Amino acid sequence: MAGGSTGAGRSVTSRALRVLDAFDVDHARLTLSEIAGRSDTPLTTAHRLIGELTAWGALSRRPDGRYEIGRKLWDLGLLAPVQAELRQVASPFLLDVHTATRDTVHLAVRDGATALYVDRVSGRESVPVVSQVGSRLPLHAVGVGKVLLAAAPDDVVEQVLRSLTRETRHTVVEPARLARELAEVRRTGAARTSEEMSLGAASVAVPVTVVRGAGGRAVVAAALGIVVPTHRAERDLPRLVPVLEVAARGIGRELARTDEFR
Amino acid sequence: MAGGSTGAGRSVTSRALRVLDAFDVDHARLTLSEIAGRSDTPLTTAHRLIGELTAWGALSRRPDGRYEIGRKLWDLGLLAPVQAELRQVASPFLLDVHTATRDTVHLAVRDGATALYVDRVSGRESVPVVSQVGSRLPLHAVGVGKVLLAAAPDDVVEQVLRSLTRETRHTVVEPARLARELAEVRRTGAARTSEEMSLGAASVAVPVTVVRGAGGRAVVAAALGIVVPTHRAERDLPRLVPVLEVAARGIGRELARTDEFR
DNA sequence: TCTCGTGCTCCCACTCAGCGGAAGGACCAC
DNA sequence: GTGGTCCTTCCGCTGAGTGGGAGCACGAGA
Repeated sequence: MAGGSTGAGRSVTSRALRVLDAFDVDHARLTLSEIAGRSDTPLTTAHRLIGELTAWGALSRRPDGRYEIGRKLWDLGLLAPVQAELRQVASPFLLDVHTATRDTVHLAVRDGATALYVDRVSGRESVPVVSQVGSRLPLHAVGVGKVLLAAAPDDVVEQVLRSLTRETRHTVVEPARLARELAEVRRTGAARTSEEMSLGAASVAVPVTVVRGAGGRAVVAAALGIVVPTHRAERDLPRLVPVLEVAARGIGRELARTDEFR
Repeated sequence: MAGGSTGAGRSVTSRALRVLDAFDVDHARLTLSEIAGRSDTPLTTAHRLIGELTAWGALSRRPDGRYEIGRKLWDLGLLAPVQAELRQVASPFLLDVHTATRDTVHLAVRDGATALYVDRVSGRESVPVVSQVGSRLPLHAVGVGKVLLAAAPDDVVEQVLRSLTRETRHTVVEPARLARELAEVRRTGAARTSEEMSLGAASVAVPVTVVRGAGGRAVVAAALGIVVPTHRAERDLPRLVPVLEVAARGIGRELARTDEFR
């Protein structure tokens, strides 16, 4: 190959994939040059790769000339496991909680050191909620995150404790204090937050526990949480815990039944 | 290259993509050899490509050695346009309809000659519903499909009329009769089906109409439908139409406001 | 324990697919 | 008209991709 100035990935496939990497939540629509720039690919090469990706349906071209993720990738994405299994099982329960409370309900799993939101039912009241399906938020700043962190392996906990980012002025950034909170979560089986990720929002969350086989170990497979505006937190959060627990148990039981589940 | 027996796609990228094509709803988990077989790729080549796809996160390997679609593709898929815009706007309205009726609510768009289900809220009662988010069903056999077909360009209508598949014994397969039904849909603004896709299920659907600009043409952007068990059809379907219409109008108005929309 | 079968991984020399600079075109703004 | 941005096409060089084959890991049956 000529030159070789393009540092990182040498294989064709990795380049094609790097092109896809140019897309994210804040960059869902890109021009050819933007893609080339963001993926650090020579313009011509990007052009050719994009041509192939578009022909296949991974990307599609809008009337205005920009590219966006195509339907084929959407189709494929829906086959991904976390969500296929878990979401399908959990969906009716999320709806139940939503119908009973009319608040924003979340289902999240731990993905490394972040909470990955796999499903969400949005509430009536306008609570400043940052999370969307597919978004990742820091474990220490959200309700579902604390639940997931409390159940995570020690090395993950340590890693998170070592790098607590401040999201708002209420975020818990002292390792010792968070460690105490986690112990409390393990004891009570529920986590609370108040304006730690976004001002004006408070939350509770509980673990979704799955017991595999007879007398098997209980594994925290996900976390179920609910978000309410701060002014209703004191009154509502305590009475919401039992609602979440019922739903979480339902989901856990259903998951245990699905032999497809890991 | 040696041989050249592999007929179709010659480029590396197209091969990598063909590997991904091996996955679909009925084949969400595949072994290396299965992928190689289904994508008509030599085992060794498939192995290498899969290795790269896995390293990037397009695929992931399960403990049992099988491969499945990875989280990265799920992330990317969520950026696809159909759903990003439309779903986000429509979601609260679907929930409203669901809360009011507790039935299965669907949102679909036309994708070529099929109805593509972009969102769905499942109901309480066990209705035999085939559709899932991401699935495609024939336009002539489902409620949302008839609505979308009634608004489709003539060439699409003709194409569909020419190839009416029989899904159940109640499916409308006579072109003339379907044409009459479509005229009726255009006149009344709603479509009904009864056991035409799956026995035991009936449905109504209405169009989601968007008016672009002042005095612009009205465009059918999607269809909103509801499914109930047959035994409740006579009683419930008529009174559900107004509910759907309210929601559909709300979605349409919201879409018109979003300047991002096409 | 020794087959045999199945499915996966590693190796390596040949060669063709990918590469990307350069040039040309389309479109817009000033 | 002139300068600018962005996209598309062209083409000769070369190293990345290819895939048969060998070898390994595991499990079932004798």
